[in-house]
Amino acid sequence: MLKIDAGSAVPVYEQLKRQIRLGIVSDRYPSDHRMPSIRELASQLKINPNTIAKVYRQLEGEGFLMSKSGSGFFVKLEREHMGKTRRRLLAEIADEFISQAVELGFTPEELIKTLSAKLERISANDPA
Amino acid sequence: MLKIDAGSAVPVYEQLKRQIRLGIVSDRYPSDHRMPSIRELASQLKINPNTIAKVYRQLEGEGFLMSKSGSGFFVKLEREHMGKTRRRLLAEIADEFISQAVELGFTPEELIKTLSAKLERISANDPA
Amino acid sequence: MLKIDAGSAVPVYEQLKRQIRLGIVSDRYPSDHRMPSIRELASQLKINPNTIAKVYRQLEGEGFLMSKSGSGFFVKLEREHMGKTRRRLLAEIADEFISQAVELGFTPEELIKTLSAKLERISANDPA
Amino acid sequence: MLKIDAGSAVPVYEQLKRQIRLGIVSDRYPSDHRMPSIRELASQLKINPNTIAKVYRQLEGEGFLMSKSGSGFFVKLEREHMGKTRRRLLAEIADEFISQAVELGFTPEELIKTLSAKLERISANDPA
DNA sequence: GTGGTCTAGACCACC
DNA sequence: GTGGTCTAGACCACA
Repeated sequence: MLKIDAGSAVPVYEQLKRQIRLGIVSDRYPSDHRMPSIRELASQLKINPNTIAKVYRQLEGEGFLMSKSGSGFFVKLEREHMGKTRRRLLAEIADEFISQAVELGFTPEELIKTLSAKLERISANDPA
Repeated sequence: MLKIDAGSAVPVYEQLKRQIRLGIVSDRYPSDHRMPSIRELASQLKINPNTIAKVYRQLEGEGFLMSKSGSGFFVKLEREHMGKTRRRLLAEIADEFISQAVELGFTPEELIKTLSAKLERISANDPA
Repeated sequence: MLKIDAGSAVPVYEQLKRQIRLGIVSDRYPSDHRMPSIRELASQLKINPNTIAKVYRQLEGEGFLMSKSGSGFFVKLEREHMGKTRRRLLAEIADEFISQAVELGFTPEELIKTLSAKLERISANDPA
Repeated sequence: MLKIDAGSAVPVYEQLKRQIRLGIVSDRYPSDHRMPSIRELASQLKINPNTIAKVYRQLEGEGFLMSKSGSGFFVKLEREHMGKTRRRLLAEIADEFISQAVELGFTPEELIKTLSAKLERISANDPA
């Protein structure tokens, strides 16, 4: 389910964090779900266990996971906070997109137009 | 004109590349314009000449600049390709935004709505 | 295995690039092969690590290598593209040769004749 | 007649030298022909007079030109040496081509075959 | 003066 | 340990 692109510029640990966060807010990993053990996930993805440990610790710091020593990491996010969390994540990536576009000198109208066009193509299953 | 944020997480050379690219596609640096010399820009921005050289060489690789050994770097982007280049850059960041948003399970409507709201706030000079 | 001619007019980094490219297209460095680390190769060849880094980064840009930050550089060229790449490289140098010869006013027959003669001498181990 | 490609990697002075040498061995500039003056050529090509002077001096050293002080540079190559000179130049570029091809691991047969194919296309005015 | 190459060595993030 | 960024400064070829 989790996948790593070794050639990517984005660090392995960041790729993992994003995917796990996504799994949680999309309810694929429900609350109290037990995450795969560090060693298990490390051997499956063929990456260093230290990297997995780092990811779990950071997600714990962000409030997505909770560690129970001796028995593993568990999903913590409560149902009622999911919507808020999703919106916060969306706001973050939207801000990033806007700031880059503004940097390139695009107007708000151009952004909306380009985005709408792309989304329509996707809805129509025509990813040209 | 060009500015560096030394405290930023994004590398100095990347900050510079973006600003110069923007200057070119927005026609502030027209084609055949001579860029400041490596040493000149380095001393002005108080960063190492090697860093500037790296920036110029990479922009040369991307087709934005051309080096004439012994006489400087010159803007290369042809007029007719500018619009195309701007659109390509916008398409790239838009695709990145969409793919991340889709990963989070948002619908096209939500994206447009969120983005429109943010852009209106910006137009109204209310960057909350 | 890799060797540097310090006295040559062709830059060290260019010498290295050619040798590594050759090693890859001739399958001496197979795909996924891990290249020697920057520091390792630098100390072995007694040249500066920055020079090796430049070589690796440029070969990455050309699609021959892939960097995995924290773990090294790896050969990337896919098997099925190797033949194509070799042919492209040959076509490039052949075009360069032909255009220079045409400039000098030689006919195709003269080119073939001169080249054949030289190649026969090489085959006969007589590099006069 | 003489043309400079400012964007080229090959230095301006080298471009000029090649073109003038070619003009001489191909008899376009016959023996005793008076070359354009340094200032004249410099202003025509929009390059630095020092560069032209360097070119003329070097061609003088190679035996292609002869300077008569106060009256300019004159073509020197005698008719009977032209054939020899042309062959020497061809041998040089052929050696360069062969050494590069051998570096890439090509066999003599492959070289001849590729070259013949390319030359046939040229003869047939089909530069694909 | 310009860019191009190379060295020496620092500090950082990542694995 | 790895690569990535950046500094400081040398020497060269070119215009």
